Amino acid sequence: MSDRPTLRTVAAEAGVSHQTVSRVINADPTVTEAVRDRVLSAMRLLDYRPSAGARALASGRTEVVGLVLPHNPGFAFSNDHLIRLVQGADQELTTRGYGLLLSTREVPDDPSSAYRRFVQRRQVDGLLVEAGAGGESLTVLRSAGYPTVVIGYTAEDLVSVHPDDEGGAYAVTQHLLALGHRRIAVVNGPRENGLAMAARLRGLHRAFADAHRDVPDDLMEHGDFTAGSGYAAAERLMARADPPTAIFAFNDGMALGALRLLRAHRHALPADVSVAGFDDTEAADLVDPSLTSVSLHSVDVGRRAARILLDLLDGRAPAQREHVMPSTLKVRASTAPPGAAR
Amino acid sequence: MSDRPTLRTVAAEAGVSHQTVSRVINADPTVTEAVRDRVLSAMRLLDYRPSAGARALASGRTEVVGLVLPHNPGFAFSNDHLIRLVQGADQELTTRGYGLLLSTREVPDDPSSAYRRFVQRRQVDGLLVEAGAGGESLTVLRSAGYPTVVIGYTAEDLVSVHPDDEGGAYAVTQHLLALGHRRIAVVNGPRENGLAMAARLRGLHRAFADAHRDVPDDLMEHGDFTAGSGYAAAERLMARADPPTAIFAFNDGMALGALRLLRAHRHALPADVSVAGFDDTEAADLVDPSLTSVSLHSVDVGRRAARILLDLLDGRAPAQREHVMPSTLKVRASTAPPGAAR
DNA sequence: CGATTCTCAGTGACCGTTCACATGACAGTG
DNA sequence: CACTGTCATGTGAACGGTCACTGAGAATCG
Repeated sequence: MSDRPTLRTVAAEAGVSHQTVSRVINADPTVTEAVRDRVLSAMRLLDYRPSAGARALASGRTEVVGLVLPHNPGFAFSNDHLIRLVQGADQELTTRGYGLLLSTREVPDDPSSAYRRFVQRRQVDGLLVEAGAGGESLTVLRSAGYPTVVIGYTAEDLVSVHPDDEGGAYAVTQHLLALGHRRIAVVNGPRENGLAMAARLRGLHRAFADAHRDVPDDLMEHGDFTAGSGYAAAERLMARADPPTAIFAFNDGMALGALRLLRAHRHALPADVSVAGFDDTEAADLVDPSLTSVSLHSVDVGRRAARILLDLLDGRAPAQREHVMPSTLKVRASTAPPGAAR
Repeated sequence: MSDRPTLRTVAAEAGVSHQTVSRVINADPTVTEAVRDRVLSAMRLLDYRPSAGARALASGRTEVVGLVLPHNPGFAFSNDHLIRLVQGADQELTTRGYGLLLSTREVPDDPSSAYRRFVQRRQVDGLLVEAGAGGESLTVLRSAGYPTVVIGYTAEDLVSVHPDDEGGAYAVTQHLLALGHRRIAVVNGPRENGLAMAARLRGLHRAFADAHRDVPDDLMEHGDFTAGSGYAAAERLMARADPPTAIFAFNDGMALGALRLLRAHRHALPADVSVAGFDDTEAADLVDPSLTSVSLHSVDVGRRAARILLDLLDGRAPAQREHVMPSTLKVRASTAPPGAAR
């Protein structure tokens, strides 16, 4: 078993002190070029690789950030928004030399939860926590005292980043109103996602108010973000005495479910009923009719959250506590004036 | 700045030696119950949390596994199969108390690549490497000498896990042949994914051979797994003098693109042209007509790979070098006998 | 030209665990 | 009752970096 070389092995090989080798590794500018070269070639010769553990122990920093998705894995990895968040965080962290330690699951006492991983051991420098489902995980993790950035909405006194849900919903509603729709139904998300969904409802109400119209008060259903729940919600909506002419689902999955119900019931789309979604997933552009949706630019949100956290770790406090990232309405084929010929 | 308590702080509080505290943490059965209780309450009192860094340094194990997706992030996080792989690995690792350190990107010299992260520092105990795009990353990572499990196909002498691509393609082809199709076109993946795509072609050829039919030799196009490339490939195929009656795309994205082209050209689906995909993504079930596809059970593949790696880390060598996980044909509405009334 | 500063490299302690081994108490044995 | 073995716990040295100082020689300055 050939033991891995250490700082001191390299130092001996290069004829310098171990501290000098450390300096070379950390790109200390005070090291002479000649010495640096000598050390570098010694490192190469011995195939030296620093031990992250030792570095973490000595410096107190692991250069790893934890990303907590407090959802069950099946949901977390199916949700386009969450995945994009991971993507954005990954991109930012990787380019800044940090690692990304992933953690799904909610239950704090589950021995395999984020709690055990991040709080009970000290393995990360900071935490990125998705706050979608609310839940207690945030408070639990907070107690660990890590520098934390929340992705989503939080009542706690933490730095947070979230997309402009209100503005997105405003844009959709305004778009539908402008097309001439009045009976606009909402397929809301699950009640646990309170703050984000509330923001969207605010946007919707504001758009109605700005258009001097009343929000139809009987046209709201709840789903759980799955296509199946969107199908069921649409079914209930279309069964009403006075059915909606437009369905605004609070995510694309449910919107696609609604689309499927409408097709199954032989409605002409979008002539009979317009449908709009939220999240602008890839599927939105692939279905027929393609789905009008709100892009949350989730990758950017994830990236921004990571950037703020890294700044925090570097001691730079963010300018504001709450960061709102712009969202964009993508108008596609699933929305049209009510009764429009196809 | 209140310093975090260490093993010795806890030991002092509980009136035992630091080693005893360590034993309690590691659930050493030789510790008396009375002592254990005393230590545990001291830990609780002081809000003690072990330092992962110190532990890693002393024990040589980090309890973290690296997962390398050698693709650019935009692709990696859009590909359903890859995401499911991550999900499966995450599930298995988390339940076994391991962490999952993610790494995308290909280029080995990119300072922010897997190379820097895993090879240059020693931050993980083992590696899970997706081999889809082939490329040199595998050889580079191999040089690091980590216990490694490859997800996908590899020519190297490494333990690997992959879905039954050949069987899946065989099932699709057999299905199409049984429906009466003869002119079956293939939308192949990018040439970099050589080994996986070759396996699928083998399955296709075997199905034709078993049915005593010849593979139409003019009906193959290449795409890059995006819907756009599937659209383009279908366009080229349908422009032929003798167009296919069925299109078998080697992933769902391209199949959905093909579907879109066919709809745009006002073909009746699936009466005029049948379409089948690969991967059984969520979208396959959401489009109209719903897409016949092959489920690779990617979550299981990821989970299995993780399990094998953990066994490897525990010193248990796997029984075989190559593990093939079953795949399943999901017949949906996009395939029908040629010329069938809708 | 001596004193002072600056630059570059070296020294030794320390971070918080685990590991290998030592020790002490106590029970069982001849 | 001394002797050995076993079990529970203690002791001190790694592990491989970083940090705070120290020191030697060159450069700067009055």
